[in-house]
Amino acid sequence: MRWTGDDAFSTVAACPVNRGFMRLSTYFLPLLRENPAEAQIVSHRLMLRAGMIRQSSAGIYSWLPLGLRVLRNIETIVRAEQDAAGAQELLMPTVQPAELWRESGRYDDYGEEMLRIRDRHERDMLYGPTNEELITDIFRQNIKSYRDLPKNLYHIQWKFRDEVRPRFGVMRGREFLMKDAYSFDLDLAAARKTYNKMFLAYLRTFARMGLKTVPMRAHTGPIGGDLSHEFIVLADTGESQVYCDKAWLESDVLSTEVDYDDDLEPFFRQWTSLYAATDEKHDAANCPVPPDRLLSARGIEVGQVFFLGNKYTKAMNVSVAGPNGEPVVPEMGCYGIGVSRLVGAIIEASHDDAGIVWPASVAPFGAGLINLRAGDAACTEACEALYTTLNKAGVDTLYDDRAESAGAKFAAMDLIGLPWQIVVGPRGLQKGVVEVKDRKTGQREEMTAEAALNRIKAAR
RNA sequence: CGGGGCGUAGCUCAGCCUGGUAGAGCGCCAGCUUUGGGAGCUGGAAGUCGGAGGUUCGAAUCCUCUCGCCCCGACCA
Repeated sequence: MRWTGDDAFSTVAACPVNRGFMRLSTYFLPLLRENPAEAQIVSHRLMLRAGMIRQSSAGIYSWLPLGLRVLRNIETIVRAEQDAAGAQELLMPTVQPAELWRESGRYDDYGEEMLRIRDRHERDMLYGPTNEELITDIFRQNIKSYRDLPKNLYHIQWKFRDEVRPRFGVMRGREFLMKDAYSFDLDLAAARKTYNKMFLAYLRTFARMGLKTVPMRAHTGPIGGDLSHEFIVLADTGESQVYCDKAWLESDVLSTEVDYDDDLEPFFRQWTSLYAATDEKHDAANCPVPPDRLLSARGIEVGQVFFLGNKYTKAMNVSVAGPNGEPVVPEMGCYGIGVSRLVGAIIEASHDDAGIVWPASVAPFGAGLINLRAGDAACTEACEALYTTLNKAGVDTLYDDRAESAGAKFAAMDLIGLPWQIVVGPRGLQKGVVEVKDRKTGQREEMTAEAALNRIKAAR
């Protein structure tokens, strides 16, 4: 499969949840004018103000329609890139039996972060914080031969980790949506190839969401294994301090022609050769990058890839028949993306004083249509016509048909951050024009309705 | 889990020190006037003051317990 970078958005448009359009007068979009007291960081404040989420209890949120659309768009990109990299989607349950975790030894090791549940038959269950045990169990029950390798399986499922101190809204919740993939390979060389594929998929995934992401060599932590990279989104308000070569800012993985079936080792080496280190690993005295090329930035971790080796396959007695009939213990890898965290991370990376600035690929709607004079026949007629045309053209449009004042509508539209705003008012209509505003640059331009449509279609 | 803070209307908050029976702005509802960057006027609805117990003639206010939430730190997709 060949990825050249621009086929991305058709997939997003095809996501069924995000088909269609909406009138703001009927949409469930509870906007807040003021900052809720409980929200300190900007993404949390904006998600609450823009009516994307509401808190249920500490670190647990309901996703309202606007927020859910973004979440689904992110999922769609993640899914497309996982599929392209050769991973196959399945869906495992949220509630798991304790016995599998006793087998791996993690039932006792995982500690207080694991939400333990007892069912009516007094069986020990748990709400899954991750799925290595469950996927390994599925694998060993169903894969018996080396001929069936490699396998790379993923799902996008809610996880629960009973964090001592949840914070930052969805960036550090207790319940969160995660894409987790698990690979099984026959030997180290094959596992390394899979690792590289996922490494590429991750860079592409985050790039498609408009994020500058830097992979950094990471500790493997309690998950275990030998090789690991974290993917850090650069955002001024990020929670951790990172240092990297300024060349990262010019890097563009989407314009790099890479085939997943190629030998990805040169690609991997290229993308890990540039300096990048988290605060605890960075040593200013011995930094290989000269000061003028060193970027000191803030970052948010949105994904991590691990080579696990045979830690789980060994502990859980997994083997397949090898070419000579002898048992072979598969090599595993696991690969996580914080899907719900990405919603917050994208906002941290892309907002201004007025509100969110969505990258087009994840925006809940492609455009917002503002009727400045909802009671005026000419305005309403023009808006209705444009609304229909936009939607027929495949531009998901949120139509603000409310009887609010102009300023209130502008502020609301800026807050929710749709990439394009089309403003229809009596003044412009007299001249036969509407106003098109680019949310990101703030540039406003008058043009005919038809030109506005073409402008927005062209920008996708 | 250590340290700190906060729970009063949908949101932001005042009132608590010094006890006397519930307030403001925004939002919401109705009407009128407005209408190109969070409009104006008039009228209206809305809170068991987080919960329980205690002190008192009387508790949002004082005391005890409890629940929840937030922030800093240690820890994490």
